[in-house]
Amino acid sequence: MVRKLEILTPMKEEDLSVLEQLEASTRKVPAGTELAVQGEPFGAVVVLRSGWAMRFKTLADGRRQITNFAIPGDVIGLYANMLVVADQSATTLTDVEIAEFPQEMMTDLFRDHPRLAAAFAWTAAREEAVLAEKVVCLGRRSAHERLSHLLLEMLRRLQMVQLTQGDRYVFPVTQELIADTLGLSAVHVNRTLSRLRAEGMIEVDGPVIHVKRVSELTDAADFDDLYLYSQRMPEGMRSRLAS
Amino acid sequence: MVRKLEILTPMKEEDLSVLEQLEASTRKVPAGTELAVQGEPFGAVVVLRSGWAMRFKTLADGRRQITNFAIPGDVIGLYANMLVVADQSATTLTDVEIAEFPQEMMTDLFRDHPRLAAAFAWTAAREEAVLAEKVVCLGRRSAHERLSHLLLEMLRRLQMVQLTQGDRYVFPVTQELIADTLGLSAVHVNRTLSRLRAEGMIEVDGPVIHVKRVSELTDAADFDDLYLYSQRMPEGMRSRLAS
DNA sequence: CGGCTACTTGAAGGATTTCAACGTAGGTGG
DNA sequence: CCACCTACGTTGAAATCCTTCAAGTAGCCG
Repeated sequence: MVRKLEILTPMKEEDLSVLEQLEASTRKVPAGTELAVQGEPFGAVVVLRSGWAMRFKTLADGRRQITNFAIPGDVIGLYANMLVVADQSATTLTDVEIAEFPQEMMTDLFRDHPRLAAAFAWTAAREEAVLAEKVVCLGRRSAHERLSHLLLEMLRRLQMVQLTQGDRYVFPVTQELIADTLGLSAVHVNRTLSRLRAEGMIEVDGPVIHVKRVSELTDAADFDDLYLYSQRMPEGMRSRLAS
Repeated sequence: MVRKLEILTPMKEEDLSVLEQLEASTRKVPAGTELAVQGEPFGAVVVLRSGWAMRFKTLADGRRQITNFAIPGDVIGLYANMLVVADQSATTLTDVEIAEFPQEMMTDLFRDHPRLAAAFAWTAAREEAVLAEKVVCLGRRSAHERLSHLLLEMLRRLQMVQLTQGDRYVFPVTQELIADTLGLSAVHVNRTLSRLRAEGMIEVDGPVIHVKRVSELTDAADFDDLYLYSQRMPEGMRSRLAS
């Protein structure tokens, strides 16, 4: 996480040490643990150090919609923690290592460490952009496009944290979970995956996804990683923060 | 906007005067004006004083997905302005009055007015919650549920800024725009609206929506306004900010 | 009045869901 | 060590929701 933030904004010694402190105490948690429950107060802000988690909302009748997968380096509900009760649930998908800090620390951050607060705000902006892209996917893309888009998004995000080998990555997610991510049925996800395999776009070996034709798939999904913004802040903002 | 923020966090004289300054210079802009264009740098942060606007993303082949409607008091792309280029476009739907401030002012805010920065962060958290709810709508709700949900969401949001008369409000949006919001075709939106009318849930008179059976519609849509959070910050955070 | 835009309605087609059955692998207990 | 169980993946067939195409109406503005 520290690495990710450093690219964005100029940091001072002082900020870095605060960050280190935030991430100091990690603990291990098994797969299937609830990190947050929709409608209940938040415990703490969670930073994922290793492993996978997901955030989701459920409807009264049990339908479920996954809003995001969290991978190492992600903060789970960075800003959502400012709400009185959680608007979403979060569960670990694999065994994970997490670091936690109390939500009040966010407030202290605003008061005492404006550069860090701005860096977190930048992160929140990116989270919002990712959500907006999901809205577009679900609203206006076909099943084939949605699945292609998801596989490419995960590839890019995992590349950013060096968790890929070539265009291969471990995706520890069942087809039913993919269905709940893409707003489809598990059956249709299965068929669409088969089609992507038949088209030679991907290869699947257990939980390992190998994207064989990145550029063709990028075209097919109209995938544009602009929204993942690995970029910096605008210069004007950087320089003002530095002072 | 000032009223909305005041509920959230304790403000001091100093903060309020900054806010007033931000909103000082308003200007009028006609319907159909582009406030931001996807892929181009942002101009300024825009606060909507009166009228309606929308934010949307377009795909390469022209498909469009509206991500949100902006109503008076809303800030358009509060945090999106921290990105180098806009991830979404924004256009006015009616004649509007807007106040603008340069994006660098956001950075100054973090440095010099932590309470305001925290209040804005809270607003961003709420925006994120709204987006997440849209993901659920598009992924897991039927056309009938989506439309019901949208009509109720607009009712609640407009109530918050006193722009309703009873359960009636002006919704200056064509059926085609509703379609682009809900991920449906305009034809199907028309049929679904007819059905809601036939069921006695709503009455439509030109741009005026009258929700006749709020509670029935709320049930039918599984609408829960939790995510609109008219609530305050958690007490722990409030008190820390006050000091 | 003509032309535009928005709304409406019918009919056919398609994408996706649902239901159902079967195969496989991993884990558990007898 | 094998039988059983469960979770996940796969495939076929029928049903459904929604889209597309097409045509027609109504209101508004120059």
